[in-house]
Amino acid sequence: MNNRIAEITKGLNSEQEKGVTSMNGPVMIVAGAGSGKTRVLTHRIAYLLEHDVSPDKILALTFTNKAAKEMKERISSLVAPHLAERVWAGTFHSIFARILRQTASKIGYTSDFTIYDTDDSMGAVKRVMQNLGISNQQISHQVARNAISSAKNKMVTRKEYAQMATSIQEKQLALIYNEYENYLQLNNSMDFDDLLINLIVLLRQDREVLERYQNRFKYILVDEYQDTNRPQYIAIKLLAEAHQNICVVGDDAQSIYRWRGADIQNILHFKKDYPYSKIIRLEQNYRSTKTILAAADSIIKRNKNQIHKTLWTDNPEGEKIDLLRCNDDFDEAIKIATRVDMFSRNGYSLNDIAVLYRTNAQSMVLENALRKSNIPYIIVGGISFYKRKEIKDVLSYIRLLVNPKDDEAYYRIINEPPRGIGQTTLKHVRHFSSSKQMCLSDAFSRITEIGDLQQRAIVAIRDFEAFLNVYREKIVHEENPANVIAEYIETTGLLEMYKEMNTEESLDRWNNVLQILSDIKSFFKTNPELTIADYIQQISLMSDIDEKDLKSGSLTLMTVHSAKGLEYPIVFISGMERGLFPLQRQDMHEEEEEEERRLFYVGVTRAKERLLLTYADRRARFGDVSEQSPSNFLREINPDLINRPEYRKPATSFTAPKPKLFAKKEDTSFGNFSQIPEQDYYSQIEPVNVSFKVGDIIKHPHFGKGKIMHLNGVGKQLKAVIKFDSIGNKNLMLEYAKLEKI
DNA sequence: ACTGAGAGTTATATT
DNA sequence: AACTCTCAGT
Repeated sequence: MNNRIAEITKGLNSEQEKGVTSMNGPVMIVAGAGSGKTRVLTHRIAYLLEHDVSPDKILALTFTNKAAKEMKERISSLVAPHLAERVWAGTFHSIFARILRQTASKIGYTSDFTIYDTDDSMGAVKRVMQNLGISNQQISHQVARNAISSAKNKMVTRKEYAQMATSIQEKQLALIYNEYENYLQLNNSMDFDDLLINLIVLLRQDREVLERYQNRFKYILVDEYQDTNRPQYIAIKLLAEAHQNICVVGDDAQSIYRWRGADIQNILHFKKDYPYSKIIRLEQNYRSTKTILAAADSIIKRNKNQIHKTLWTDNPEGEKIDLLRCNDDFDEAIKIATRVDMFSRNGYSLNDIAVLYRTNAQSMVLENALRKSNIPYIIVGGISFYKRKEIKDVLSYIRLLVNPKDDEAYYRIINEPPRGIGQTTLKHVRHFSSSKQMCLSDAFSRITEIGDLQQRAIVAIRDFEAFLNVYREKIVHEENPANVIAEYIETTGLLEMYKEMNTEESLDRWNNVLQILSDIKSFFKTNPELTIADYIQQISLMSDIDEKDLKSGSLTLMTVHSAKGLEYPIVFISGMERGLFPLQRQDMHEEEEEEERRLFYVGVTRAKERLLLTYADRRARFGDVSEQSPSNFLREINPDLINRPEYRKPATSFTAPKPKLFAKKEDTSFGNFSQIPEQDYYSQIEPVNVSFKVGDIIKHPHFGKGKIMHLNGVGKQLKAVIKFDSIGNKNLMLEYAKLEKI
């Protein structure tokens, strides 16, 4: 026993050891990038287990399933695996969903409730707005959904929202919010935010349940605490209140989810919330070279709001950071591909390399270049397998077996493949169902009461309902759900439809449907005790990063956000340009700039050995090619840490770059910028066009006379809202608008 | 009921 | 460029 405990604390530095061995009472671990926080968390759990804490008394909350899985695996290597398996480790959403399934009836749901992902929730908003007669033009669906989600993230109920609403738009949003909540309840479904909020509702309203779970989760650990939002914070607080054995790990410098409601105050206020807490700082970095760490430090120290800490490392100095100037995004992609290829011929595996970017849109050019040079890659995010139409359709069919009230699933597939239940029919049905406050399935059971329906449509609906019921029956009685599902999907005619279409795209879809069916089969083979409801839930709560395949020998492409928590020997960060990173949005404030800077910090600290930053002079954005200038962030890195780029040398193994662009740009090398004064270097940046100001009367070749109402953006990004006499308000990019002042 | 053309909109990150 | 929505024609 003692031996095992010694084993668990072996090799930890003194601060890490404190984090591992302080079993009781609140602990906050401020863990700098690469300081071994996962190690501390897993060893802490192992330490608890070795002190005879029962594994089902331990709750470990993470943000991704991948992190949870990794945690479990690492605990398994420290203690007996059968113990490790029983620890409740998972994402907030999946753990909370698990609790809610057991207690759903207490808050008006059944345990079969469906989890609506962003798409489903968007569909729900659209439908609700249509019922209310609010068009997309009055309030965009997107805006409405965001408003609802952000209200929920701030724990503003529909009632409170309605009370606070003053403008017409807010009042309409309040209506939408209210109807949306009704709709979800009616559909026996919850969106992502509800999983958090409903748990709080449950814990607050039912003392017995609260005490049960407080008692159950005697030890709580939270990873990435800096990214918790208000509902998460409250839920943790409720659960930890009785025993106060809470250990949170976080780094304020890596808080990058403010936009989705993460509240950095949660970490800054920990001491206030738990007065008797211990604070432990992990400041030794085991990941990166001195150079990379110094660069990261020179970036993050520009932020005003932060907990002071000094990261240091025993690692070697390492190579300087490469900065590559490129002509355009194609050139950038080629340069990256060339270097990736070079690294892979010089002792690195492609698994060691990641290319990061700010926005998913940047991946396509990279993909093309990589394909051309035969470099295998995997993309995290983007169009994931589970977001494909055909896959969502198959999953919707399955969802309807579990929860017949799931209207979003119903609408998706009721006429896919076409079975004569078209929009007109659905319009009548929906009119009926929404006025009677019922879900589709209930409406169908009273179909004769719905007026204006064609006999043909009624028959089609009845047939379809009967078909669903047959399989709802079958699935209950069958031993292996996978077999029933395969037969069920076959009978829907989906496969046949794709085959008959016989286009490249449809055959691809056909293939994907078969793929998902075989996935389902293997899911039940490995988890025979689980149900289709479990399968569906697992898929809906899966994030892109979880999907990241084990396919080895591939380069990884992903956004900087997705890279959080990962590390690679070699990291590229592409698109280091103004307006792109930091990403320019309307009325950007200092706080948002600081979040962008933290994001850059996260990107930089992913690298263990080599860091390469690239930027381009031109880039296709918005369908047009725009002139770009280097990011401000580049200037924030100590110039001594940066290598002179070799961008003069053409990438000969690929298509030759356009010579004239090359000649023109050659003497103003950013690579020499450590030798030229900052001022001179930055004078290269295109001057901002200031010839227009708000209130100017202008003329546009197409729209005629108008008045500038509002200006935003900088340089080439400068946009104006112009009120035209002819067509009203319009948002135009000044560079292309060819305005004439009158 | 379905299709296709055309218009219009939109480009941050995610459970 | 890519996507969604709308509307007119079949």
